[in-house]
Amino acid sequence: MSMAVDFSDRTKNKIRSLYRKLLKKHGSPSDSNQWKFWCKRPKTYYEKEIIIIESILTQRTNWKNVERAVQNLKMSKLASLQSVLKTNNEIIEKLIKSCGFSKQKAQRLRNVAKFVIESGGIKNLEKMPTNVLREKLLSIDGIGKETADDILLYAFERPVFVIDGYTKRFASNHKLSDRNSYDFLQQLFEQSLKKDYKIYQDYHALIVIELKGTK
DNA sequence: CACCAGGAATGTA
DNA sequence: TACATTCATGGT
Repeated sequence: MSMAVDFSDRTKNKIRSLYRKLLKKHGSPSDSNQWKFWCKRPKTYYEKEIIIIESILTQRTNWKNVERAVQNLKMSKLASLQSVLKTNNEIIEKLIKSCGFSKQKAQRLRNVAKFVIESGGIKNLEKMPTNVLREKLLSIDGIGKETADDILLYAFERPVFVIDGYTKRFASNHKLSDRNSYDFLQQLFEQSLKKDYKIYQDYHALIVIELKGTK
């Protein structure tokens, strides 16, 4: 378990203020092409499965490549966890080749699919407490903190703040913290904001939108 | 902490 | 055309 950390009110206010600024500048991510699907609400089970698939495919990869792969899966009627599980890895590998690491990612898709289906589907997993579900996701080969939290936040709609390279840069740009470890930054954002998954979804998307194309 | 797992788009000369 | 860099990372 992570240690409780107390952050200054000044820092917390800054984080809330930055959120309002980004929202004003870019508008709601639900209206952006890139994020309207992940930030959409409500979502069907089918859409949640797609998000889980995309969260694996997008690892270390450009989003355009992910879209292509998902299109291929859809055209082959294989864009579901059931389909992934009952289809040969080589077939999946070809369809997702645009994302790179296709051999690894095909296996990773299979690992998550196996987990979800053996757990009784998303419907059943939704009854699970967030911390328990997070631990289970992290125990799957090919799912680290960022991917686990992507799945928790965008597919399961749990208030878990996702930390990625953009968020680390964002924190560093605005001098929000002297540390930039995953756990520390996650605590920082979560303790500064209302525990609301919708805010976490939008904030993370806005950070990516704000910093995309910069360095 | 360093290294490796690729494919595709974009930038540079 | 050739080569470098970057991209919604995770495992060893």
